[in-house]
Amino acid sequence: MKKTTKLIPMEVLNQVAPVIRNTAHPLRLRILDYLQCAGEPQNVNQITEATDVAQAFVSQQLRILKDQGVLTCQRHGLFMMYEISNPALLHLLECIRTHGKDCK
Amino acid sequence: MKKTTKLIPMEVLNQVAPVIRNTAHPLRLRILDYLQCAGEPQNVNQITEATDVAQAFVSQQLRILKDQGVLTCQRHGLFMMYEISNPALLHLLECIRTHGKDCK
DNA sequence: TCCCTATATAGTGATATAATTATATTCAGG
DNA sequence: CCTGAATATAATTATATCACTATATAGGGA
Repeated sequence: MKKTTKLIPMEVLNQVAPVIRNTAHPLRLRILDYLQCAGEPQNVNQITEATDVAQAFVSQQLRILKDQGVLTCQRHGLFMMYEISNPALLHLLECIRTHGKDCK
Repeated sequence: MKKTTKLIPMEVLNQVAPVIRNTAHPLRLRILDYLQCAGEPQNVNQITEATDVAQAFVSQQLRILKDQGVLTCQRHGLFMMYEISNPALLHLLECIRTHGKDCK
């Protein structure tokens, strides 16, 4: 291997790996996919309908994604609107869409 | 959201999420990055040198990646040569490289 | 203020993952 | 067949995550 090639520093890997790991969960990926498709902020009820699990469970996942910096939210009256704040994670959806298609 | 938009089926998410989750580990990402940069199969000793942890630990990670279908290996005499068998996972590296750059 | 709707948190037991150490296996050459 | 180099497995302890249920908070309108 060429000595000039630069690997991603371990420091960066240590920092970003947990974000990916925490996002790579079926329900959280569904939420991400839904928000990307929607193209605009969605409230919790809309997001809950896009999955088929209990609202409390969805709220838990939303919080995890918010804690990881993947989503942000903003209150509009009664409604809490969520949107994607770190598009880098959309690479995960791309990964899933191509998974199994290339080379397998 | 448009009704015509198709979300990734839960079945697919359930299947692929664990693969991503298992790959999104600092050392395993380093291995993936190294193998991509190398461009050709590498043996365990080479891979171990690209990290700075014990060989036994590297072997464990290689096995996990192999179990997930991310890598394959082939014996050449004394050496076990590993290579990437599912390039879809390289999206994770892309995700890391762009993480923090866009929108944060 | 009281109530209803929308959303968030707490608590729980089962299960899984992490990193490490010690040890085992496999193969080629002499 | 014995040895040493290369690689793999086992066993272990600490810690984290999963999915679920029950309950709590927060805001708007009557």
